[in-house]
Amino acid sequence: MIDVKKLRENPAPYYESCEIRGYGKDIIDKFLDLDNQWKDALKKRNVLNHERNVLSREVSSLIKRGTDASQILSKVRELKNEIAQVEDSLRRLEIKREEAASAIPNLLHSSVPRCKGDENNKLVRYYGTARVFSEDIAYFKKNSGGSNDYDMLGKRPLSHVDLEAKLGLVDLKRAGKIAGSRFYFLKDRLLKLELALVNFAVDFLSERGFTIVEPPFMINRRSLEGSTDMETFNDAIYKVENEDLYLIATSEHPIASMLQDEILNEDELPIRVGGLSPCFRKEAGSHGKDTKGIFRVHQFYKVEQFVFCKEDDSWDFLEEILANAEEIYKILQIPYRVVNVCSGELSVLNAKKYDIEGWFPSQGKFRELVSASNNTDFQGRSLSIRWRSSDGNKIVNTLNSTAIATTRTMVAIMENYQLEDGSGFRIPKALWPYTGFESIALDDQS
RNA sequence: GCGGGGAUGGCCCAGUGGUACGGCGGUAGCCUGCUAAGCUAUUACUCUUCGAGUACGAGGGUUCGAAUCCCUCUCCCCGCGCCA
Repeated sequence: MIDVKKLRENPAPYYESCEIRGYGKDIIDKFLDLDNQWKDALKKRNVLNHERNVLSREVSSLIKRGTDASQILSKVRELKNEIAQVEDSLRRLEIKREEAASAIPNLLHSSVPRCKGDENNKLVRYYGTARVFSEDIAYFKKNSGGSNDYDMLGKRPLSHVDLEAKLGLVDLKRAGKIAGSRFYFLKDRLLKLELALVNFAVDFLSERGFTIVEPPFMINRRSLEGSTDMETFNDAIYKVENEDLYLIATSEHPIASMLQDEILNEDELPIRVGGLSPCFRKEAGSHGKDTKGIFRVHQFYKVEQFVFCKEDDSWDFLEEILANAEEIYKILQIPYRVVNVCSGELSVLNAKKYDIEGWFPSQGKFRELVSASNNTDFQGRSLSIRWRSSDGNKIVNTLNSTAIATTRTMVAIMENYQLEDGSGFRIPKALWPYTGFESIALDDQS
């Protein structure tokens, strides 16, 4: 949630931020209106409560002296009715005001490109040597900032779907039978590759000062609402029936809410947390996109970076977690580009977001592998996570970034490391110690 | 799942119907010949500063008045049961 006090004092930047993101300004007007109504009702309630307290104290002293208090008592009874009514409307206003407030997006960083649509994201840099099918070269050049770091392919590599089928690594049909589309059985060496990726990423973060955790895979409504936005809530989140529990869509949510309602000491910050968890996503609203294979699925493992820090440090940390994520894909030797995501595509939480998009030779496209966001104090305020400073408690800033999302990274490996004859794919060298094998192919022995 | 005990401000803790005691720690000031002690104020949240209101795990109820009595729920501790 945004800082309501700041908004009241100086609404101009909030109007501007709303407009740049493509929201109507009336989001803010609506809030301010409700806020005023709420304040009036609150004032009214306080005055009445005060009256009641004063009278109640009188009753107390009268009774102590043994005097009759029945006159005052009847007055108080009337007051109680009035208070009940005011409280009722106050409660309703409170809920509406809260809803209106949480719809107001975070203030944007000045470097965020101002526009709508993924195609308007601003290229930050390209890294690697991509394998590009001849027909995709124009697209590749256009989207890599005119890079010449590529090797041309005479034919298009197999899609990961075809390759998996050929190698018997994924059973989509039976998963569909028992759970539906976008589910899968991962098999044999592909499962071992997944475990290898997880272990590699966990070690990577552990070596860089992250405390690694496995969070609860389900969290309650308050924690989820505090850590995410309504759009994610509606499009991604599975609810557990008859329980106040929701399956997590990313370990960002339990990690962010892990410190909810706490007040940290200054010397505890910054806190770097690396989370490993399955991620459960409904993928509502993505019908027809990436329907085959394991590119877009209802569950996958993800190793996530999360940082709690002071306001002054958060922009440096955004660069740090982005650099970490980039290093991972450099080590895995997967060509990628970094984009600065434009205002119209950010969630209400994000002040700024970078995506790392890997090159997928079979698709002939850059596709998202990583999102690295600075949510400044937006998430911290919703979750009431503060730190003690010499001039009062301050809201912590929070940031998060993917390290590795397993399924997509495996697809990237299958496409970028594919053998020329389409009989399999090699494993990135950095993973060999984790997999114990160097390739997955038709002629595998085990 | 059963039985017992708990949850009070950053931390510790008192308080069984009359409006939350005290300590520690933090901050500010005073004093002090000094890495100390003492004194004073302040140290949850909200509203407009005074001031007022709210807050004793959460939500209801009884009452003029609830941390305190009643009901429901959550979490923690101990024991029993069950279980990977």
